[in-house]
Amino acid sequence: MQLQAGRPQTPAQAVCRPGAVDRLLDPVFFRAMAEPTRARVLACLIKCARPCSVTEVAECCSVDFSVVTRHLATLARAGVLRSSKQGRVVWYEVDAAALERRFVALAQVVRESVESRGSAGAACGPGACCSGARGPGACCAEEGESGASGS
Amino acid sequence: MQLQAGRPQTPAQAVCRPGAVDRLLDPVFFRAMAEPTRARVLACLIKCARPCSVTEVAECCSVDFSVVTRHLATLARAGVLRSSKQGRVVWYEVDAAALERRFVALAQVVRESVESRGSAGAACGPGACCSGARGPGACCAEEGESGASGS
DNA sequence: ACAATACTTGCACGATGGTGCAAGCGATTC
DNA sequence: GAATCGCTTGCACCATCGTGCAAGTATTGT
Repeated sequence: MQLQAGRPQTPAQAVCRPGAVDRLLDPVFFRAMAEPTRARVLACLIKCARPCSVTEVAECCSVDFSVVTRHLATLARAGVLRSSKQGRVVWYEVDAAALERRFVALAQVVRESVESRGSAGAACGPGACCSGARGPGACCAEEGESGASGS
Repeated sequence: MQLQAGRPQTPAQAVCRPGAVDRLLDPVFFRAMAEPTRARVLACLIKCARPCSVTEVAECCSVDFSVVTRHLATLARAGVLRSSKQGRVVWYEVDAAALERRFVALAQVVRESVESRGSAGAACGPGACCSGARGPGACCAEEGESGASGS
C-alpha cells in the first residue's frame, strides 16, 4: 500500500506526516486571540483599520494600562499586529495581509481535507477500515521526510 | 459627522459598534485550538479526513486517555468537531464545513477592514487624525462590566 | 535641568486550565 | 449474569497566565 503517498489512515500515522496544517495550527497564534481582552483589542483594531496608540487602545477596555501593553505585545509576537515607534508613541496596527493570508490558508487546508475524502484509496468511515493498522509507533519508526517547510 | 455610519475613528468608538468581527473572534473557538495537544489532535483529524474513535486519536499523542477525551469534548463544544456514538464507540470528526466557513469569514472581515482604509472619510494614520476625539466614554456609556445587555 | 507624557517591566496574587490517577457508566461479549 | 471494552467524570496537583500596582525607561516640552 502507498501509505506515505496518500492520506494517513489513522491519527497515529497522521501525526508523523508533517504538513501545512501543522504549521497553520500554531498554538501561539491561536492563544494570542483566545483571551477575551485580547480579542476585544484586536476587534477594535480591525474595525478602526488604522494604527492606534497604546493609549487609544487602552480606552476600549477596562483593564489597567500595563495590561493593554502586554496584550498588544503578545498579539504582535504572534504576528497579528505590527508596531512602529514614532517619538514616544507606539502605533499598533493589524497586520491585515498576514492575518488574511493565514485564515485563507486555514480554510484551504480544511477544504482540501474534505476533498480528499473520496479520492485517497479506501473510503474510510466509522468501522469501515483502519481497524487493524493500529498501535503506537506503527508509522513513525522511519525518518520520513525532514520536511521543515520553510516559512 | 457620520461617525455611526462609517468606520469608527477610535478603539473606544469601535468597541461599541457590534459587528461580524466580534462574533467571529470568539474566545471559545480560539481557545479550543490554542492548546498544543488539542492542536495536534485537530491536525491529525484533519489529515485523516474521516471519523476517528477516541482510542485511535489517543494513539497520536502521549497524554493520558482521559485527557484525550476531554480535549475532544472541548473541540466539539467549540464547534470544531462533531461526534456520533455507535455502540460503545464514539466517533469524532472535523466539522469541516463549519470550520472552513469560519476561516473564510475571518479572512473576509480582515480583508474588508483593509478595503475600508481609504474609503471611509479621513485617511487615518499615525498622528494624522483622531487626536482630539479621545477620552473614555466618548462614544458610549460603558460596555465592559456593567454592560449585561449583550450576551 | 526639570517635569510631563507614553509606554514597558518587575513583582506578587488569584484564577484558569491541563494533567494523571482512579472510579464510574453504558454497551458488547462470553 | 459476569467480564470486558470504550469512554466519561471526579479529584487533586501543578504550571501557566491575566491582572493591578509600582517602579523604571525613553522621549518631548518648558
